[in-house]
Amino acid sequence: MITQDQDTLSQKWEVLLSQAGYRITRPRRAILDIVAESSRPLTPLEIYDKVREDNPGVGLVTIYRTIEKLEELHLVSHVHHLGECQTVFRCPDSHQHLLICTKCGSSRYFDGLEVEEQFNQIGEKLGYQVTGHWLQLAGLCEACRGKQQSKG
Amino acid sequence: MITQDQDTLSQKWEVLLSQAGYRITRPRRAILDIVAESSRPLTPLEIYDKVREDNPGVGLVTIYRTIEKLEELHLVSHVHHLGECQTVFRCPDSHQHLLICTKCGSSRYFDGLEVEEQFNQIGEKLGYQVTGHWLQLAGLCEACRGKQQSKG
DNA sequence: TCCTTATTGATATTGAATGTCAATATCAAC
DNA sequence: GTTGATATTGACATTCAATATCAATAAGGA
Ligand SMILES: [Mn+2]
Ligand SMILES: [Mn+2]
Ligand SMILES: [Zn+2]
Ligand SMILES: [Zn+2]
Repeated sequence: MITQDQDTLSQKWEVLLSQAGYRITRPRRAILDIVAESSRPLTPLEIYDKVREDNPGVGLVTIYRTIEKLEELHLVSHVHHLGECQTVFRCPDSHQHLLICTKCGSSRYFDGLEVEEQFNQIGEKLGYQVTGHWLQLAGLCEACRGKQQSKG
Repeated sequence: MITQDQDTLSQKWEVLLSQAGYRITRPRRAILDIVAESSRPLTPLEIYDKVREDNPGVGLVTIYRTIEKLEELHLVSHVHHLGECQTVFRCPDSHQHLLICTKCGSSRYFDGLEVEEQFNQIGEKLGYQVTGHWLQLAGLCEACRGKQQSKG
């Protein structure tokens, strides 16, 4: 019963970084933890602030460099949301799309196969050969909907 | 036959700016012309360079300020495409979505009603109340497809 | 034409993102 | 456990788009 294979997402990421030839350091580990466990997209500065709560020495460059590597390994991707164009959020294994709460930012993925089917046809009508798409939904999560109601 | 009511988009925009209490100046007119006639989203710097071809004195700030007003009147909106997050493109009258050529940037709008119908359902499945969406297609326009073929 | 005031562009400033580099830490090899 | 090549770090400097300031100018209603 000592086997405690929690298999956290950040633990998986550590392995993958390692396998890719990157070293696991204290600052890097702190960044992984925060990004992997976040339920919403974070800006580099948000990550920076959160990391420094427990690791005051870490520099902002380290945040950018770690994000770079996570992106390279397709573990996180950039998300455009509201004013922010540089937020980063964990990737799903396959190609999926985000549904983001406009109030708290908490995000979920969905595949959206039902709508993707129609993208080629839409393109054809306009004389374009569709090669990619960008779909993102915004809304209110259950938690935020609850809070809103209790104010009415 | 002297009536030459061309009713250019930029002319319409001038009227609307005027009606909104803004003044029509030479720099501003030059910006309107370029933005209104562009078949693809432009960055502030691209607009700046194009404007200065004929109006060397115009400053970059003026570009930003004019974009600000066009945006306020819902005549243009920001487009995120490739690395660029600040490009601006003319708006359609109603809510529509962009289909952008990945090679030359030329863009078309489509309504996408057939897919929008399904967004609420997608949200419900995940416990979200969908209030907005962001859909953008990328592909190759006819012209760019032609060029590509001739290389094969 | 006059006059209020919106607009302009030169100038300065901000701040996120990136480049540089000596000191340091990692981790594979021993 | 020790060693050593080198990946990583953070302080520091730099870049550059975006924003702020402000006196001079120009728009356009009266
Ligand atoms: Mn998709
Ligand atoms: Mn829509
Ligand atoms: Zn929420
Ligand atoms: Zn094209």
